[in-house]
Amino acid sequence: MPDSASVIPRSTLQEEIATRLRAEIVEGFWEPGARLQERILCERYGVSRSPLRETFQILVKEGLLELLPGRGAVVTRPTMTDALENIEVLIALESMSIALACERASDAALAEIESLHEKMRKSVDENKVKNFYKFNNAVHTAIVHASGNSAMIAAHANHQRHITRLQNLSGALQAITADSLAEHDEFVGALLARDADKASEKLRAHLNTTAEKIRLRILESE
Amino acid sequence: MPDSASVIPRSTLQEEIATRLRAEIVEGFWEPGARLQERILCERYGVSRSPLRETFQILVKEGLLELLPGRGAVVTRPTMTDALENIEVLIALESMSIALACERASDAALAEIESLHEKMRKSVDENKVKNFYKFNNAVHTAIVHASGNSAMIAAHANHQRHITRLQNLSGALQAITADSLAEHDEFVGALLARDADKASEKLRAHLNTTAEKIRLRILESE
DNA sequence: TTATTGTATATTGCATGCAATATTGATATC
DNA sequence: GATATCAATATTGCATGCAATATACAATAA
Repeated sequence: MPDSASVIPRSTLQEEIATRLRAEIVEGFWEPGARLQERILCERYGVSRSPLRETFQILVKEGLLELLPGRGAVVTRPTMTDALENIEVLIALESMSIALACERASDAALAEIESLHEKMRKSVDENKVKNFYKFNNAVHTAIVHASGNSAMIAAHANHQRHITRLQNLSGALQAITADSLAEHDEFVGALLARDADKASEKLRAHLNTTAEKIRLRILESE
Repeated sequence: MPDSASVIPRSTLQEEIATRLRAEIVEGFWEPGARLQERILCERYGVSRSPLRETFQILVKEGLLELLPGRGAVVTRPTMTDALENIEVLIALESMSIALACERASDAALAEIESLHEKMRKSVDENKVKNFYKFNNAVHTAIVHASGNSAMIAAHANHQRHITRLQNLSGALQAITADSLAEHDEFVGALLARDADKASEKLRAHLNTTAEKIRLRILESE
């Protein structure tokens, strides 16, 4: 019997479908509230209903789909309240991650974060909005990876995805994050100096400005 | 067309199976490393393979199962490293939650937490170990609920489950948490006084003592 | 004996079948 | 014209079928 370490990894159909469908929902191809009929998706992906329905369960867990009994899969509608809840979770995960990264991350990992930060700065200088969001998210993701905690990394990805989705759908958060470069300077600087307390506090402050703006929007819309 | 608010909620088969199988894995009925053959589980739960396989995807997302292509579902083996990773995530989520709870929770919610805390104290006095773990976990869960953040609540449940499972499987963490009453006094006291910074710091310190003990065990076992 | 090969059986991964429910759309009613 | 009713159709939820793969086991060789 081969032990699990020597088993050649094989990809499953559900993983493939999940990757495609997830990306299409996050990119906005499938609109919030859209009903996903099994037959249509089966034809689109060239698979049968069994692996597709298994995939639905994955995306339900990720918060991208809702399954209404008797009525099938519906794309969730991201609200500002959802965004706020997810941001609060990201504050928790990222402020912990950056502290861990200060203690544990390799110099190479920190250098990579600094490099992404500089690319983000350049995107601002050149007014390339799409790149700005890309590198902004990349910096946050890299910090969590630098924690070396795989449970943290997985949880973060699940929550960050919802923020990315809102950015893609509406540009609703664009103005919100556009002035964040100076704040990034602060927590990236503290991270490079491996000052865990300061890095954690500055990252928390940064995300809190976003959270506060979302709270204001929620209040306005009531 | 009835709008979604008026739809009578129906439970699905996957939810039922997931609830049962999840509980059985967490309780240790299915041992770490056990292979879950579809036929056996189908007979046990009186369902067919389709809803069972959909349930597998849910429990994979929760980290309780692993799906090996061609070889089916296997119960994951919780390791001390997993426990440490999950504790670090819990530190992040709970320290944020208690700060939010200080600001937002109703007096009734705080009173409920205090009541659970007193039940935990009583369990210690009466040396009822099982109740101690039950109310210990209940206090932590109630604090996260008091944050009012449903994304936080869901994420916390997913990570706390792994710690509960380790407690059930081996009693491995029992000695680790047995001396935590005094620490609970500290952060519950700060929460009741709605002192967010102090509550957050004391809760973090409490969970850090557990994390440190796990780190020591990992070092010893290497 | 232990290791190896070949074969029978069991199990999985995906496809399809079927009954119950939901949706659609035409007709009738106000 | 708007609304209600009911039959026709489509879709879902779960069960089952089938081919490919994995497992178990007996026969054989070292």
